[in-house]
This record gives sequence, C-alpha cells and structure tokens, in this order.
Amino acid sequence: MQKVLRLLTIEKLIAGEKISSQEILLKKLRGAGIKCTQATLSRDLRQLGVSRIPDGEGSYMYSLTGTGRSQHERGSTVNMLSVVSEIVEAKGLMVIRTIPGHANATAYFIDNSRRYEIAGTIAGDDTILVIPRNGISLKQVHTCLELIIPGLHNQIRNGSPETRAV
Amino acid sequence: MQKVLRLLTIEKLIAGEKISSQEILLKKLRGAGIKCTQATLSRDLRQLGVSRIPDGEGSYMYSLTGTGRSQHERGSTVNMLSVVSEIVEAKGLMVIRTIPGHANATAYFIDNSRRYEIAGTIAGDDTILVIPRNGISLKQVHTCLELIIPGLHNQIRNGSPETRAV
DNA sequence: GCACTTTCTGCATATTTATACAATTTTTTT
DNA sequence: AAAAAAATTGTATAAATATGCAGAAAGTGC
Repeated sequence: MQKVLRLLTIEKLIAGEKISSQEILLKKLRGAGIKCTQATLSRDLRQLGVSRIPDGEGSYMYSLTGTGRSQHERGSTVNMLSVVSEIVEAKGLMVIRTIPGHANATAYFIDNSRRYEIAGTIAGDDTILVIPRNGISLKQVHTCLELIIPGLHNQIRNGSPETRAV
Repeated sequence: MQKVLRLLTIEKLIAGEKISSQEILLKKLRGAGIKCTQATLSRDLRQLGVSRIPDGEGSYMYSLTGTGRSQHERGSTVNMLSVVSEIVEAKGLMVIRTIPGHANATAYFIDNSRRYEIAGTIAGDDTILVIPRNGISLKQVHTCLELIIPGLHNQIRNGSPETRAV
C-alpha cells in the first residue's frame, strides 16, 4: 500500500516539474512524507516506464513518456481512472483526455490490453486518439474501454455515453 | 563530418534494434567502421535527444522519442522492417504498430519519403497513424508503403479479422 | 493463530553514464 | 597562411543508476 502511494507521488512529481536525478526525486519524496532509498526509486522508475531524457538545454529530466508497460499489471486501474478527464467521439474515432502528462501511460495501458476492437492508440501529452478497427462501432469501443478500465463511464461526466456506430 | 556520419549511424542503429547500453552501441558502431569512446557517445546521445527507457520487459533500451528531433535523413529500410510489427487498416486510415519507442523514427522515415499519397503521419510511442490524401485508396497507400519499405508486406501478417496480436 | 509463498526493500556494490580538463582538430578571421 | 576562436575528442574520474542478495513485510490458505 505504501508502494502504490509512492508510485503515484512519483508520477505526480515528475509530471509537475523538471527532476534531473533520482537523488533529487528522493528529496522531493521525503518532503512529501515518503521515505525510501535510491535503489527502490530505480526499481519504481523502471516499473513506471519513466525515463531520463535530455531536456534540450544541456541537462536531463525524467519523463513519463516511456513504455510504462507495468501500469497494466495489478490493480492500477484505480490509478488510470483518476487521470482520465473526458471521452469524446470524433470522426469515428475516440479521443480520451487525461490530466497533463498522463496520456502516454494511459494509452499504453489500453494498448496492452490487446483488445481486438482497438487498432491502436496514439498519445500526446494529455490526449489519446483511440483508433477502432474496421467494422467496430464506437459503442463497442466504449464497452471495450469499460472492460479495460472498469468504472470509466461513471468516472466521466462529460463523455457521451450514448454512442452509435459510424 | 566524421561526427555527422556517426550521429546518423547512431540514429540508424537505435531505430533498428534494441540497444541497451552505450557499450553495446559502441561495439555496433565499431562494426560499422566507426570508432569512438563511450564519452563521445554520451555526448552524442544527449545531442540527439536519445534517451534510455525501460523496455517493459525488465530491461532498458535506447529510444529516439526524446526531445531532440534531429533532422537527419532516412534510416535503412532493413532496420525499419525489423521494428514494424503490424499494419492495420481502420476508418480509411492506416495504423502501423512498431516495437516500443520506435514509432517516431519510423514515421519520420515515412514522412521523409515525401510520397504524394501520404498526407502525413502522427506517431506516438509504438503506433503510427498514416493519413492518406483525399482520393487515395488504402490499397494505394499499401503499395506506397511497400515502395518506401520494401518487403514490408511479407514481414507483416496483415490486420485481417483473424489476426491476433503477438 | 501458524506455515508458506510472494512481494518489497535496504545495503553494498557493480554497472552505466556524464563531465572536467587538456589536447587536438576544424573553422573563422585577419 | 598564420593567428585566433570554436568545436570535437579521449582520458580519467565523478556522478548516477541498476542489481544480487538477504532480510522484512505483506499476502494466502489452512
């Protein structure tokens, strides 16, 4: 339980500010009342799919844009739920909005479900484009997403639950 | 001039296969007739915006998905072939799946071909959306992609309804 | 409760990556 | 072409990150 909180806090911290090393992240965590060692952090970051990327200004920063496959394992759907803010249909496609910086992790989570209905997803910073396969209605995709992230529909206020095929 | 060649080769190598450390990259480079030290590589990777990301299987790999989009030319098609895992048609669009972290490099390659048939591409982490021009059929796009990346069709089990993700 | 299994974590350390500095090469200016 | 300035590189090393291992904690079933 302590671990889940730590992972969430790490994500939040990384999404919120430039953090250039695990040592610094360690201090921020400590400031948030969470204490662990650099070794644990290294493992957490791998699990979250977080990577250290050049920030374009001669230094480095951590980023969530990696391949966070582990999101898929074990009940982190709660986690997913909390970052999705809106679902919109457009042009036979589905657009999912998340809180900033979380599109990739969420998209990867969806990809990883390997549902037939979904041809693929593309994620930016806070937007995911879900591309259904031919012959799949948006309603089917909705159902499918609900399977992947249970509780999704209830979570969303602004989405359009009544969908129709294209 | 030696450096430019080295940067290009690094991009090509990283786009084409999983490389997990600078030491390994160093050896590959040496195999390609380019010789330098790890220190130089570290600097090159920063300049290219390359980052080391968790590969989702407990290890790490280098990826071009970082900030620094270096405008260099095309990778080798051989390498491109090895990262594409699936092609699916959907909603009049084409979705190409790659191994994680390689969508950008592949998309860039496709963009660079400047084929008329393709209006543009959008790439996430492991998914590329290929948008055909108006009036262009998916079959034409297929042919076009085959021209850009010869051997593509043979490589891929196309997204027919019976296809399963691997 | 207890035994058993699995997951998690810190410690110490190995591995990997980044950088200060000096030397060299390339480019620019005169 | 020489001088000056800027960029590139290797060496050695610092800094940062990953991991084997053993113990701790958390979960499972009885």
